[in-house]
Amino acid sequence: MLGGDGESSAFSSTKDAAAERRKSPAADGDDPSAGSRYNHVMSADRYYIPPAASKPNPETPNPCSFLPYAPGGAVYAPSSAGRYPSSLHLGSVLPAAGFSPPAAGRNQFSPTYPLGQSAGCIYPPYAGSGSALGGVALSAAGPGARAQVYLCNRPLWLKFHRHQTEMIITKQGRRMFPFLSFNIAALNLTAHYNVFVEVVLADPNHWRFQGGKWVTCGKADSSSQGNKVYIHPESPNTGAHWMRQEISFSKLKLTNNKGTSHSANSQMIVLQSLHKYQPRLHIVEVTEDGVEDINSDVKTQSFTFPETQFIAVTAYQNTDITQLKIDHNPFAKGFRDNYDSMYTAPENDRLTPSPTDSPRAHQIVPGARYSMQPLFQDQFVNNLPQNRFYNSERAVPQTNSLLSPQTEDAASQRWFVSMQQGGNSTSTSTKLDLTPYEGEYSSSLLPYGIKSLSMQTSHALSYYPDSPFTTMSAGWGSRAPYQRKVASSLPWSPRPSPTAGFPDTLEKVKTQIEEEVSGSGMISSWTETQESAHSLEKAESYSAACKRRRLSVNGPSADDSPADIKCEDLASAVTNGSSYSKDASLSKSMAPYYSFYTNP
DNA sequence: ACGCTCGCATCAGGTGGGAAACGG
DNA sequence: CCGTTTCCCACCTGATGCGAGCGT
Repeated sequence: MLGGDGESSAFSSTKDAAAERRKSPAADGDDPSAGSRYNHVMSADRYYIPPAASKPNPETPNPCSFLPYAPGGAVYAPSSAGRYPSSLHLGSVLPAAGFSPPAAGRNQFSPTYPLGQSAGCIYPPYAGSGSALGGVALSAAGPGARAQVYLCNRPLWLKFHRHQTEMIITKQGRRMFPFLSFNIAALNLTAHYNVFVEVVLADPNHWRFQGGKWVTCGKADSSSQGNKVYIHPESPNTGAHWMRQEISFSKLKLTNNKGTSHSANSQMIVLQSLHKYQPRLHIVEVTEDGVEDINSDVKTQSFTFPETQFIAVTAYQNTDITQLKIDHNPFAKGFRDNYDSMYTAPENDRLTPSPTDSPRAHQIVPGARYSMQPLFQDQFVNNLPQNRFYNSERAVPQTNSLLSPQTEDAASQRWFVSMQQGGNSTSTSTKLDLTPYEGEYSSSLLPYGIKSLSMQTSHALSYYPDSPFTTMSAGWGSRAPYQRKVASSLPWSPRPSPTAGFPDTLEKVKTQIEEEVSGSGMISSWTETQESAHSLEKAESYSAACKRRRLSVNGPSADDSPADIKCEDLASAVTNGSSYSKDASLSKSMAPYYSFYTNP
């Protein structure tokens, strides 16, 4: 099984979902023509230019603001802005021009470097990415099309980003790890969208790893050619579909083989080694047939998450990155030096809490049947003892939020709490008041989570945690046919997006965070709240499941504990049931996992 | 008999390491 | 010569198929 084929086929296994899906050439990852509409050669000199981190926006007193990436200094305007409106955080300074009609536009990017940028401010370009608010982006697109996108596995991305993420590129293509995974909200339920990722040069420099750090080394090769776009295999599809579950790009492959640029493999994005790239998510409203509406120039929305920036390499340069990859990528498990011991170490030897101590253990892992699989964990949660690599010998910030809440991950935690506590909403949309459910959160969420977990198999049957329900199903021993059966036997009908509450809650959170920012102190009720649902039975069953699967009973590390609520979990948690509390559960669950910034 | 669960084996494919090859 | 790229390797995961066992 390769690439999008698996995703799409798995998705199609759910009848209703399959019926909903609109087949298009671009949707088939194995189709040589797939994505041809976007499979153009993009000019290499289209740079995503990050805002200068060295010049914090005076209106953002600290990273925990809604404008963590607010342009405070010289920025490169994405030269592609003409086609793809600039990302949220650039939108305030860059005209979010609409896009030109379909076929004409995508390969017509301005070949200009809008602004110069010194090397010094490029690396690390996103000091502010540690903000807890960086995981959510609102579109800079035109009016009436303000989708919101949440970077699901942001904690993991941040881990890599601290060391300057590197991505291996090979001739045959190498998957990204971490991969891009988003949750989308505020789309039109019935409208159709193409969702795709574009990878653009992040700066005009050639990079070299020297003296233990990345330094610029001349100009980037701007003559790069090849496919820079990967269309999600489920494109086109309805807004309801895209909002229903996490949108994962785990099948996306990176290559340095220019020969693939126009070949059959649309799953490949052609990059150049030792260049820095910035993935961007694009959501394009299309007709039911997957054709862009040429009469509209405001139907493309673009989102950029600076923490997903990376340098393409043919061999890892930074051993910290290598170790992070080995630690978190299940396929690299064989390279973990003390693989056996780390999974059999006594509980007392661990610094990280047991799974039952983590929020997700209560919400997503009610018992052994819902034990998390390696993939499920690794992409989003470090399941390794944190003292293995992040000890004092390394100049890496200890990110164990339970131990050091003043971290970016912990900041997400605060965001969660903010949502939990609600706030003054300035939105006129349906208001989602979470407060009344605060006390019932841990207890009310479980039933929904349990039900939905077995049901939410329509989309996520592919490989990586874009298929958490697959892996989780496997955890309790069921077979794929059974999973499908379970899924199909359960009610499935178009429903309002589980994330429909985002717009409103975002406003709430914004207000809340602003208050918190002006105030002080970290709120740590997240963990406490979750621990209130602690169950010995769950712990034991989970432990047994972990042993059977050679999983670390340790489970999610505290490092990510405030953020170890996975998108699918969140989506699934509201897939079933229709009570008010489900939305509350979602919103609350989302918060620790995503962080947030907004368009001014 | 049928449906389901479970365990096992097989296979395809992903992973980083390391040595060799390549190229400026 | 040195940095970069390519290739092969061992190890791993996940999907799948098959048969045995169990309950209805």
